[in-house]
Amino acid sequence: MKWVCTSAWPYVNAIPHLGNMIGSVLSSDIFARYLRSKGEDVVFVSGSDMHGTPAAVAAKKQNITPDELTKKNHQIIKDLFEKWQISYDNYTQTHNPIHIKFVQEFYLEIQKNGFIFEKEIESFYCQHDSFFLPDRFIVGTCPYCGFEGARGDQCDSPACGKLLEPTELIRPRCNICGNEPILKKTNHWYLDFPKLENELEKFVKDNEIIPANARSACLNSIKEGLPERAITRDLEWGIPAPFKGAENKTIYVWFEAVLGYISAVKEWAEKIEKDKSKFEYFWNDKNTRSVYFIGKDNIIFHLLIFPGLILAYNKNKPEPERFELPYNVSSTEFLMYENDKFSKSRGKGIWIDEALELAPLDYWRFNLIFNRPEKSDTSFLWSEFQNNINVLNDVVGNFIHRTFTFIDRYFGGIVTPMGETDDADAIFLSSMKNIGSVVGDLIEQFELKKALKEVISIAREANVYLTEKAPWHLIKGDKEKTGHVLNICIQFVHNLGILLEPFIPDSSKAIFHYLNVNTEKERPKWPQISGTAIKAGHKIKKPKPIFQKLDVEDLKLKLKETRDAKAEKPEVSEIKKKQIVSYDEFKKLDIRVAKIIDAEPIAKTDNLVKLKIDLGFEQRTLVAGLAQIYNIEELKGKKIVVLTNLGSRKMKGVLSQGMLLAAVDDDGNVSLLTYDKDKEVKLGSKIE
RNA sequence: AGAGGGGUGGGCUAGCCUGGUUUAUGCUGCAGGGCUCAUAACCCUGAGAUCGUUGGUUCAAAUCCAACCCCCUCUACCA
Repeated sequence: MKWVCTSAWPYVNAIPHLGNMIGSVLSSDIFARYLRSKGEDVVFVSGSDMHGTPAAVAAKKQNITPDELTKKNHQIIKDLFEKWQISYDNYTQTHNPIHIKFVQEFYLEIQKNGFIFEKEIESFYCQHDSFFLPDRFIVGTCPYCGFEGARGDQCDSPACGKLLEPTELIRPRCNICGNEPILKKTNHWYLDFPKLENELEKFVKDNEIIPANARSACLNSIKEGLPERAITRDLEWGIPAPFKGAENKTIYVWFEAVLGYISAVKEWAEKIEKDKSKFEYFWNDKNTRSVYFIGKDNIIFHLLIFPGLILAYNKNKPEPERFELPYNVSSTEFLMYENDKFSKSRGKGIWIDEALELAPLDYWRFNLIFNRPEKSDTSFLWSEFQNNINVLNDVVGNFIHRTFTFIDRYFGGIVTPMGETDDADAIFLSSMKNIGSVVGDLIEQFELKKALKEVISIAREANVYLTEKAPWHLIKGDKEKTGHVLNICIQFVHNLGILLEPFIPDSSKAIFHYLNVNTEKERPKWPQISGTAIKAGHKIKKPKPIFQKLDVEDLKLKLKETRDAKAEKPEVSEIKKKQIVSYDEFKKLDIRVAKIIDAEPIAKTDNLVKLKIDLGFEQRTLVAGLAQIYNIEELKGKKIVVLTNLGSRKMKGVLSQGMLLAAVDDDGNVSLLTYDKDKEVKLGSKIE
């Protein structure tokens, strides 16, 4: 079986966020990696959607060409996907010659087949910007509620929210320059969807594996009647429409980006594989299954419009020239952020560039899949993130580490033979033997979340097995038996390396590294999931833990700091100004020399010390975080510098009447401030 | 308004299509115990849910039907 695996095309104007990632890109990556591991023939493509009004407008604002802007942004997204270890065979973009030519030829074919017609319409045109305005780029006063910022398609007032036609607006204005647009006649080319209704209905009904919710949405849509849809736009930034008389028009992005699924494979075959026949090999073969990973908002486009275009193209074509219809779509619900919508402007959400700064990639990949919105909208919750990663660490990571450590300690890192198996061994070994097909079947049913949970659950089984066998006792009496148990455990670790690869590839690599299996030469693959892959006599490497526990409070803080830093960057000089204090302000601080006369650690804390200090004129109690830096005896008798007029504060039940001053660097090194010992001064001397 | 999805122990979640072997699954958290090899980890036991509300169908409903309440999403020349 051959597979064309694809993910929805991200719009080039924005960095994708975690929700975009799990819905399409990451899910498809897991699927593609799994198929490759299984030994299937697969090509995995996607790309940036470069065209459309927002990119053109953004470019205009920055005073560069749309071409320059989108190329730059495309490169940023492409690099990020590489960092996310998305294993595209070709991540391209829609403004490349192969795609453009392909789209133009494709539409001429459809026209030849009688699915394109021309129609005159009236729409708003801005004379100042020389621009036909899409609905969203027209603002005006809502005729229903009087709200002034209503857009051409909908009134934005939360109280109203009514759907509008641009012509309904009172005093319409161009959203780019603010001038009043005029109505202008223009011709557009339409796709004759009603003509395709029957065939599309048949396609959806015959395809038994598309998800029930997607199917009902499509059939419903067909029942309501598919509208004729304009496929051209009066925009400069796009693919020139190839129709006669359509000079200066471009193809509407929705109607060309989806064709990228086909053209990206063409480009891959020609440019990367240097073998043109690979294109037909995938796209013109009945044995090819094409799968599409998308968010739920994209269902209609992938299950009606894209197949509709293919059907229109295939008409009157001989069998070998026809393109295959989609095999399945996997659509996810939406990912929310702490029960809120992702929103860049409100700072709600996490974007894939900042995620990489906060935690290892695999933690994000793991958490996103573990939490994949398969049934209903799901929230990214920080608390769940911590929870899930700790499960990964404790259940999977710790088992691996224990196994490695035992073998390293008891047997000098050498795997010893498996002996006679008893019942407990047999049960665990048989689970191990089945796990490959259990997890694989789930992935093939697009149940990625369940598949991953299945891996975790067999790791729990492994922990039970290890507890029952207790090699740390066994080693005292029966070394051979201990080796036997550890042999079984190491087989499981090897299996984990294979099972986890599609989900968290970096960690899989780490497992094989410590296992001392050279993945460069030949990566162990899905069919090798068994109970015998590691032979007796094999030597493993000195182990180190593969995962760490996660403290999300730190991450949240770090995220906030990086965002603040980014936001404040242009105003650095202002910050410096702010930090200047006047002498009068400094004088308000009462800083004095004092002597520590007694010190004792505070119970149930790691670092806090209770200090009794002498200021010469009075004695006070201070609390300071010093226990891990200085030892208690060392502190006694030291002369220190204290801020005495800081409001007192209770810490762990002890009242601290002041603050001891110390130097702290970025690495957490701490040094008490003291004064020049050669010049002795009285206790209580003021520092000025 | 129309269309689509959802409301299950403190938090998250499975089951719903194809009604009954489920005393409603699992994780986390909580309580108790065990182990002490490992990253305070691992293992065992326990408490905790009128499955949004109200009706209906049925011998039997979280699961099917109806009405209602609440939450989310989409509504096409926006990407």
